[in-house]
Amino acid sequence: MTEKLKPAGVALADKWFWDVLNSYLEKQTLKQTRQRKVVVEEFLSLDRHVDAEDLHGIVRKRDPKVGLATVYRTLNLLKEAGLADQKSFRDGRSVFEIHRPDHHHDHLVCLDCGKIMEFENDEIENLQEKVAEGLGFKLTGHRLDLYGHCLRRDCKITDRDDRGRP
Amino acid sequence: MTEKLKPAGVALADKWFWDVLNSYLEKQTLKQTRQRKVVVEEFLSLDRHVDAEDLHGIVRKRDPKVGLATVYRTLNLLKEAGLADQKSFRDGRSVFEIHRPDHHHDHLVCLDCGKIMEFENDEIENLQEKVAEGLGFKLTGHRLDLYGHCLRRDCKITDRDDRGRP
DNA sequence: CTTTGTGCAAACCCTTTGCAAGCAG
DNA sequence: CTGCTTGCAAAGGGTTTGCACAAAG
Repeated sequence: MTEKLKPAGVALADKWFWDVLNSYLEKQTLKQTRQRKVVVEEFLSLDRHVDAEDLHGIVRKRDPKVGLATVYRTLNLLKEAGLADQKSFRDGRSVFEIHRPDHHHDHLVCLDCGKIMEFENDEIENLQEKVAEGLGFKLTGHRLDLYGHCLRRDCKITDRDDRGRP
Repeated sequence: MTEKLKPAGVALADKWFWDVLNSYLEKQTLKQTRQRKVVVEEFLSLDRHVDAEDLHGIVRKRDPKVGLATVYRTLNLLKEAGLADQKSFRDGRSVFEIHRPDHHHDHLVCLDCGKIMEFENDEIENLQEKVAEGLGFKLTGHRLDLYGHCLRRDCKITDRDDRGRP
C-alpha cells in the first residue's frame, strides 16, 4: 500500500481528519494498513457514538478477519492523535466519537431510548470557569451529561445505542 | 446482636443515616451483622469518596476477616437504600460517597493530586433545565465534573484518592 | 530486511456470583 | 431452626497484552 490511507473520493468534510491522521502516522513512523483504513473509514462514516464491539461488528462486514483487538488499538491510536474522544455514559463500557477541534459540546442522554444529543451552552461554560476560579482551581476541562426523557414518538424503541446513568 | 446497628454514641449528625439504614433492613427482612456494622461505620466516618478496595483496607484494620465481596455487597446495599452514590471519575473504578438527600452537589477534581471538591451552583442548574427543555427533553438528572489544577501547597503529593479524567 | 501491525488467546482489572459454612432472628 | 450472610474462589465483562506470523516501508 503505497498511497495514503483513504486517498481519493473522500467526502471533503472529512479531509482534515485523514490529513491529521496521515501526518500523525508519518511523524510517529507508524504504518498504514488495510485494517486501519477499514476501521477508520467506518468510524468516520458512522459519525456517532460507537463502542468498540459495535464498530467491530460493522468492520467485520467488510473484512471478517479484523480482530476486536485491532479495533481497540485503532481507536486508541485515534485518541492519541487527538482525533477521537472516549466517553463512558454507561458504566463499564466506553463509546468513542470523532473529536472535532472546533466543536466542543456536552451530551444529553435519553434514559428511555438511549439517544444521545449534543449541545453547547456558553453561559454554562462561563459559570464553570467562575466556579473553578472561586475555589482556587485552574480549570482545564469538564464533563457535563444531562439525563432525562425525550419526547420522540419513536422513543422507547431502544434503538441500540448507549444508555446513560448519572 | 439484638440491638440496632451503631446504637449509642453516634454523632448526632449521622443519626438520620442509621435510622434510614435500620428501617430499610427491617423492611426488607435483612439482617444486621457485625460486618455490615464495621463497613458502614467506616464508610460514614470517612465521609469522603472511597473506592471499595480502599474501604476494604480500612475495614480490615478493625476486622481482618472481612472480605472484599462483603464490602461491595454492603456498598450496594447502601445504594439500594438510597444512602450512597456511586460515581466513576476514573474509568474502570467506582467511588462511593454518602448520599445526603438535602445536599446536591457537583465535583471539581484536581488532575494533579486527585483531590475532589464539591460545589453547587443554581445558575448552572437552571441553565441545564433550559437547555433540556429547549431540546424537547424532560430533565431528570445530570452529571457535571470539572477538571483542573488546584493551588494547594501540598498538591502533587498524590494523596491516594481518585484521579479524574474527562 | 527491519520494524511495526495483526489475530488469537490469555491476562488484567474491577465487580459480581456460586457455594458451603456461619450466624442473626 | 430457617434463611439471609459471609469468605473464598471462580466467573464475568470490557479492555489490554504477549507472542509468532504477516506485511508495510
